[in-house]
Order: sequence, then structure tokens, then C-alpha cells
Amino acid sequence: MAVTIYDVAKRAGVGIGTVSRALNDRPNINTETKNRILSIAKELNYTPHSVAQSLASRKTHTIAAIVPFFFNYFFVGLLRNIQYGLSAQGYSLLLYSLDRVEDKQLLFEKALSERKCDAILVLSLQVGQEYAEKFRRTRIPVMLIDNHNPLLDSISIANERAAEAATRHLIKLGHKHIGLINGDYHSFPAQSRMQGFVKAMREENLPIDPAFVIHCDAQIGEDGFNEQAGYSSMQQLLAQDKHPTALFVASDVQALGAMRAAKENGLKIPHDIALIGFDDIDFAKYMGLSTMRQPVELMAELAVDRLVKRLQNKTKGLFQVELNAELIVRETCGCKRGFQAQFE
Amino acid sequence: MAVTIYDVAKRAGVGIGTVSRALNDRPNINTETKNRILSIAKELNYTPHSVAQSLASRKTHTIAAIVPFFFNYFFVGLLRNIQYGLSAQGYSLLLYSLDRVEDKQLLFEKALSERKCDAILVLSLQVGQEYAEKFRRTRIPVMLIDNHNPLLDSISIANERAAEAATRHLIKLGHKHIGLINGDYHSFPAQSRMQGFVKAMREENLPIDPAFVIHCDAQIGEDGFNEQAGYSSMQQLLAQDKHPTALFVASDVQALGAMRAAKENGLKIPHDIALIGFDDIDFAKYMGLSTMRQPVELMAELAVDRLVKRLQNKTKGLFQVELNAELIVRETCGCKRGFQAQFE
DNA sequence: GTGAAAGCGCTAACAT
DNA sequence: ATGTTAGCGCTTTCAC
Repeated sequence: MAVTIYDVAKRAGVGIGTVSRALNDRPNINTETKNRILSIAKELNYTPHSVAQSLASRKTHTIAAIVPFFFNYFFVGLLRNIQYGLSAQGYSLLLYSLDRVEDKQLLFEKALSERKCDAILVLSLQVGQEYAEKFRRTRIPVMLIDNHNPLLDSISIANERAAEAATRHLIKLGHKHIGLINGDYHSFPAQSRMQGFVKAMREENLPIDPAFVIHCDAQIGEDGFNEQAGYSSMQQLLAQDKHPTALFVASDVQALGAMRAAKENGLKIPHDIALIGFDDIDFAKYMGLSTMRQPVELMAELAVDRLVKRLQNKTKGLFQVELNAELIVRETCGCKRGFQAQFE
Repeated sequence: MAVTIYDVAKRAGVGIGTVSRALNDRPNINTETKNRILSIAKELNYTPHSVAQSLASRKTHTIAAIVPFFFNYFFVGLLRNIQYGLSAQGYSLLLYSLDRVEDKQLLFEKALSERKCDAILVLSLQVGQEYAEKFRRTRIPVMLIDNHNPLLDSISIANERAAEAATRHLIKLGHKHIGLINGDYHSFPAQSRMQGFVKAMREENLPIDPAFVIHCDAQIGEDGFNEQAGYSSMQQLLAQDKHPTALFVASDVQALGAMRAAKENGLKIPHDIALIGFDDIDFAKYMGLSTMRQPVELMAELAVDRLVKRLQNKTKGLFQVELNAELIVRETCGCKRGFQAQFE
């Protein structure tokens, strides 16, 4: 049996209350006794039993992240930074992932009912009205990342502005026939990115050819933001008798898929088709993919920071931030002179 | 305040013991009372408080995974499958990740002392003698994946055999000058992969040019299995006045880096240098990278299954499995006729 | 078959 | 400043 505060108390000749006070750095304790207790605890190799602490204090010091694992590596970068921030603040990360979007309700329910966590981090998932209200009612702090809900804290990207910037960049390079490969249009980011695209085209008086705008139909359980979807969309685009000279693609993994399809069709990027992706996943750099970078570190940092503050009641009111994506110019947009396509 | 078994008991006019029996499907209870309790519980929207359950039963139904996040996407695939298996078995996944290998002891210690988990899953990390013994002593089930220790359960890949197979494939294609880009030689997989490479070359009476064998020096906190390391290794290789005609690379991300370097040097793959990687991460498929596939799904399934069985005391004795990697022939090894290099 | 009672290891309120 | 006590919400004896 492991050593408990009772053992420490007995050895120190004090009550368990005093031990608890010493261990938790609480006031109303003599410095001497405190030090004595601390050294005895160390000597006995005492470590607190966090489950017992949780039950008594009603705090688990654990935060659950609900993540659609899909096939978008954007989440990996986010998660890494979230984990990093959480552990720095003394919190553990409980990971709930789903393979099919339909399962999200189940996980919301689970996180809520099991009470293994103090707060919930929801990545890139749409939270319906029902659960938004439920979260509010249970008073559990919830933070949405890469999504938005009027009732909940959120950190998202100014998707519309970013899409607009990407599109404008292509326009500035002289393209007149610009297409869009989007994710599943039911998703929040997909809609905003579409709007940004449309806005840029409209304001520059460029016609939008409906045949050049493709929304990846979400397969069962997916969201269209994956390599395969990008590949098929590009194939679909190229199967037509005319194709755009430039494309804004709503995610890097899709863009990678699109590049693969382009290559198979003998098209050179950016010569035949220029490309801008979205996210700036690790591989974008390696592939020379121009893209709109999401500030993953910052998003994670803000999310963790805010959630922890909220748990400490150090903040009130809705926290809704919109960050800007940044255009990262690499090869696929074609504005670097003398560049030879990564893909043949 | 949430509803507890006391509420259910009162409403049903029974003791809490009976409620517990009903809820947990235990014997010695009248079917009628049981059903009555169950329906009352449902009506009251009762959900068990897992923290209280844990404290009383000394079971958390949570498993911790200690993961070096590095930059190797191999872990992502593993984690996804692990999470999937665990949740199917009613377990939660606590994620401990480290950014620097040096931190692993800290996390071992943390997982052990906090007692938030029933078992520990260690991914791709070397467990020293000290902790192996400590794990045994505390009797906490531990499963190593992608590594090995005589005292602990493990699931690993027959690295030597796999490396040998990859090398032999290159030899069979007629290559005489074959090089190796390895991970940090201090790591277990790197050593075995080196041995397999050497074995194949020896047995086929091919000389090994020391200049063609590169071990990625692990940067602080890393393990050499990353894109950047692969890139530099290739640069280093190509800076010499002669270079191999084929390469076995110890991981796909490194191979991707190597391909990037090759392209920058104007070398065509597989024409000038043939390549075989290791892991079969998602991107390998997209890049046409030939590779030794690790059976990630199977590894995860076995690991979870075994760990859960162990927690239920349904198994004893050491469980040490070695699985075989499978050669996935794509374009970079050059054995598909008429293939034109993905990279220029 | 069921109820009462004793923990699980801690925190926190309340005495002293 | 310190000890005592009552929970936290459950599981698990142990009587009946």
C-alpha cells in the first residue's frame, strides 16, 4: 500500500489537516512544522493520490480534448502545443478522438457525465445549439478551437479574410480563371472560406465559374478535408474541357491530393495551375506548397491560458478571438521567378 | 449538485448497496428490484461519478500513453488506433507527450505517482533498467510499443529482418552501391535496422562504403527520425564525390527529407538514386515512396487487447511480440517500369 | 436478497 | 497554529 497523508501525519506527530496544509502550501501553519512535514513526506516518498484529491476538491486538473482525427495533420500540430501548454500549467490531457463526425455527441456526453475533466477543448467540431446550452448549464468551461458558437468561448481563424487574401494573391499574379477546392460545405470553416473567395473575386470583377468551384462531398464520417478528397476534386476539375489557371484549396492535405492529381494528368504546378493551400502543416514546407498559415502555437497557447484562467475564476465573459492566417509564399503559387514545379 | 446513488436509493426505497449492485450488474439481487432501480436511475438521469468509482474501486479505467511527439507521423497513426481500441473497451486515454527525449523519466515518474491511470503505454521510447524494475515493483502493467525491454511486455517490429528485406530488394534490382540513412544510433530501432542492412549486404557479398552510411546525429531532444535530419543526411551524402545508387532510409519522414535534398541537387528518383523508406505513413502513399510498412492497426490492437486483459488478470507472463514489416512497392525503389520520378 | 457501515485518500470547515 | 471531523460518491464487506 502506498504512503498516505496519515503515514506522514503519524510520523510527524501531527494531524492530517496540518499535513494537508503543509503539502498544499496553505496559510496558517508554522514554518517549522511545515518544513518538518515536507521533509518527512519526501523521506517517506509520499506522493498525493490525485484521484482522492479530485474527489475531495472537486477538481481533476485534467482537461479533455475532443478531436476529429480525420486525416488532417493540422490537428497534430495543435494537439502537440496544447499538451505542451497544459502540462506546463499542471494539467493532464485526456484525449477523446472520433473517427466519424457523427460520434461527437457521444463524446460530449461522455466528457460531461464521467466528470473526469474540469474543462473541455473542442477541436474543429461544430457544437450544436443543444450541447452549447448544455455546456453552459453544467457550467463546465468549454473552448472551441477552429470553430465558433455564440454561447461558447472560441478561438478561430478569420477564415473569410484568409481566403480572400489567398485569392487576391492569385489575382495579383494575373490569374483570371481561379477555382476553389473546398471542404465539406456543412462545416463552418468551409463556408467562410468560400465567402472570402467569392468576395475577392467579386471585388476584383472576376467571374466565378461554377464548374471551377468544388465542395468535397463529405464521405460518411469525414469532413472532406483530406488528401483523397483533394485528389478526387482535382480529377473532377480536370475531367472538364477547361480548367482554372489557379486554385485556392481549403486545406493543405487537400492541396497535396490536388497536386498528386495534377501530376497524374501531366499538369505542371505552378506553370499550368497555381496553388495555394491552407493550414501550413509540416509537409507544406517540404512540398513547396504556398499556403495560409494558421498560428497553431498561438491558438494552443491562448486556448490553454484562457481555459486555465477560467478554471481559476480569473476571468468572466465570453472569450472569442479571431486570429489572422498568414500567407506563406512558397513555390506552388508561382510568384517566385524561375521556379520549376516540384511535381511533374 | 448532480444526482448520486443516494438519490436513486432514496427514490427506490432501497439502500445504496443495492443500487450499486443493480448498476454494476452484480449478482445477489432480485431482478425486479434491479429493473426498478435501473429505470429510476435513468429517469433521474443518473450517471456514475467516475472519480468516486476510481477511488473506491482502485481502478481508473484510464490508460496513459507516453509519446515522443517529435515530428514522426508514425505516432499519429498508432495513437489513433490505440485510442480507438481503448474507447471500445471502455478505457480513456491520458496523453503524456514529450518534446525532448530527456523528459521521459519525468513522465514515467508522473504517471506512476499521480495514479491517474491503471496502465502505461510507452511509444518508441527506451525504458532504462531503473524504470523497468520500478514498473515491475509497482505492478503497474506497462506495454512498450516499437521498443523492447527484457522485463516488460512489448510489441515491436522485426527491424533487422525488415531492414534486411528492404536492402535485399534494392540488391535484387541490381544495385551494388547501396547506402543507409539511419536515425539516431542510440535508439533501439536504429541499431537493428543497421544490422539488417549490414546482414543483407554481407550475405550478398556487397561492400559497404562507410561514406554511404549516415546516422542522423540526434539534435538535442530529438531522435534523428525527422524530415530535417533526412534532408541534411542526403546533403551530406551528395556533398561527397561519389554517391550510392540506392538508399535504405530508416523512416519515411527522413526519406521525404532525402527526396527533397535529392531534388535540390538535381538528382532524379529513382533514376539516379532509388529509395526505400520505413513506416508507411500516410504521405508515403501520396509521394510514391516505397517503404517497409509497420502494421500500425495490428500493433495498436494487440497492445490494447493485452493491456486490458492484463488489467483483468486474464493473462500472466511476459508478452513480447515481434511483428513483421511488409515491403510496399511504390515508385521510389524504381522497380516499376516506365516510372518517371515524382521529384525532379 | 438487502441494508448498514466501513473505507478509498484526500480537502475543508470547524473547533480549539 | 493545529487537531478533529465531516464529507466527496462510490465499492465492498458483513450482518441480517
